[in-house]
Amino acid sequence: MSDSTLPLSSNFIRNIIAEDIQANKYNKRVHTRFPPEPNGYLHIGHAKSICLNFGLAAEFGGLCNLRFDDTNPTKEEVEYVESIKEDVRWLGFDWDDRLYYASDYFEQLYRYAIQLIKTGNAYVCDLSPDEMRGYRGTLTKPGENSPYRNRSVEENLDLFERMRAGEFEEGSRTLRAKIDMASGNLNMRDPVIYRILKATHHRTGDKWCIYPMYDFAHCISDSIEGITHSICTLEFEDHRPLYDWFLDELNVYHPQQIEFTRLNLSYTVLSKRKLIELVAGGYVTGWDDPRMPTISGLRRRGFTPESIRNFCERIGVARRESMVDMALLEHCLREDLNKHALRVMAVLRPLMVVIDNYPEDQVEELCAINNPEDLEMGTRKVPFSRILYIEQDDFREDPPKQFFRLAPGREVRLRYAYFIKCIRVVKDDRTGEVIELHCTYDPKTRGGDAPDRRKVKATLHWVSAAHALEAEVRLYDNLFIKADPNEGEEGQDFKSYLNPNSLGILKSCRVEPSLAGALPGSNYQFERQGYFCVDPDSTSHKLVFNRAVSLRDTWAKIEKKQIQ
RNA sequence: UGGGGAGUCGUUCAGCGGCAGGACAGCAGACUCUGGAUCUGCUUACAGGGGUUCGAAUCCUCUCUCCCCAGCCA
Repeated sequence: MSDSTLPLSSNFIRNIIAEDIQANKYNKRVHTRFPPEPNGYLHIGHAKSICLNFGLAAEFGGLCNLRFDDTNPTKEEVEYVESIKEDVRWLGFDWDDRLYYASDYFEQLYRYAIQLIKTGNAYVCDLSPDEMRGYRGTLTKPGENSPYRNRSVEENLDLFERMRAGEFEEGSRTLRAKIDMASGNLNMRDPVIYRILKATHHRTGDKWCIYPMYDFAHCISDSIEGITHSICTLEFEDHRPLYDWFLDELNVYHPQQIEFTRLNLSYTVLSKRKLIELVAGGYVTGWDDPRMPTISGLRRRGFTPESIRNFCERIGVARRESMVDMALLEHCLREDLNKHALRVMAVLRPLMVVIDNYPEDQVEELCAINNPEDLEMGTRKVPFSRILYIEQDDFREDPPKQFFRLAPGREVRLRYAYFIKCIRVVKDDRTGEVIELHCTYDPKTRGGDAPDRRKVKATLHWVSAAHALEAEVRLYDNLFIKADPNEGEEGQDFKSYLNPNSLGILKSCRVEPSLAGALPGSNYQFERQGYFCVDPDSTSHKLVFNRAVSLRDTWAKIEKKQIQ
């Protein structure tokens, strides 16, 4: 991983690890893990965790495991396992041979449960879910002991074994830790550690009908794998005493849990439940819809792993709740693509331009620079001819103040080509719409430089009508119109803040011929417009591009101010 | 109202007893064959009150505000 350009800023987890190494804790070892539940696709919030865990391990010469927290067969699927592996790899991280599943430890977990029973620290409880809720008490009222709390070790052992054997109905019994029903921390009020679930597990099939709960499985999995720093999000803070309790009672190797705040990004949602809702409800086309904050969505949109890694480093790691500005993510993408993306010319909303004094059958091949930020990326030829397309936005019949582009009688430069001057405007008789421009060109400005050193105030992109390729371009905007869609007014669901204009499709764009055969996933800068990525829907007959992010647009800003 | 956390520029992250700093955003300017990029400059913050100290964002104390927890989810 070489995000070498970005200086690492200090954060509290980095500091803890550095101190632990100083103090020779864990023998100077650093071993982290990324523990997703395979019940959905990964999103940018997970990327933060991935970068943290894999990044910290790499930084301190340690290791990071990929471990699936697959203890709930009713929600988990192989499809998710596969997508998660793909996404982590795509982000640029490698778990080598350390791919684990909590389900790998089911037998061992079961034996640890028996150990807890034997030491009097766990019991089989016959309370129904409703009853258990009653006994649990409330936030301010202590709970009451379950009537089954004092069963003998022998009875517990027998019952637990029969739970495993499938003798009891789903939901009829649980194995519970015997801790403290009066604890102020609800997680310590005799939490369930095993429940009966007669469901087929995506890896263990029907071998089990009892499954361990997160709190029990997670700390032990960490322990088994020799994890040193078990990094998770803030909502698990209340679970830490339980994490510690299990490992202490079991008297096994004990990693430390460290919590940090989850990522919130403006104008989107980052909760699996809500993302599933968007997919299932058809509000987006799928998990990889380019508007989704999922890794697969961002990838399809045109984000690069490098830009996401940089973003994750820049947002830092802290314990306070925050909402990161989407503009920062976009900035990180622009920063990366500015250095690496090939420049091409593409006209999104074509306006025909006829160069009246240009020879009818002539075609010239003009030289264009592939990336002014990196001359080693070379040059290419772009065909120029008498009939061209320019952007509709680049012409105004009645130009407002500070509008530098083409207007009647005005001269501008066509990028890498010639200076042209607009001499006539052709309009649709009925609608008054400008449908065609007639211009003259100055042959002496070939390549874009005027020998007499005269200046023009604008340089426009263009394509040759006869040579251009047709393309579809999909323009994206924020998925939500509200910075924090979760923070709804009275009874408003987050979906009521969906942006109706989050997708705009342009079907008759014209792009320069060098784009023929462009491969899905490749990024380009359409000069003066933004960064675009070839969509998987693209075919050799019809190119399809997604706009990942626009270029900063100073004119748009000026114009907006003028309107106000 | 039980338990656990958190409050530093508009946003975000640093600073851990000695001049409050970076990034993003914003504003202004320079430069430019992308109104891009780049460069320069500017504006703006320690939740509040007491205390300790030569000196407090930092230590103590009280208050206020916000977040999480009552799944046989993770």
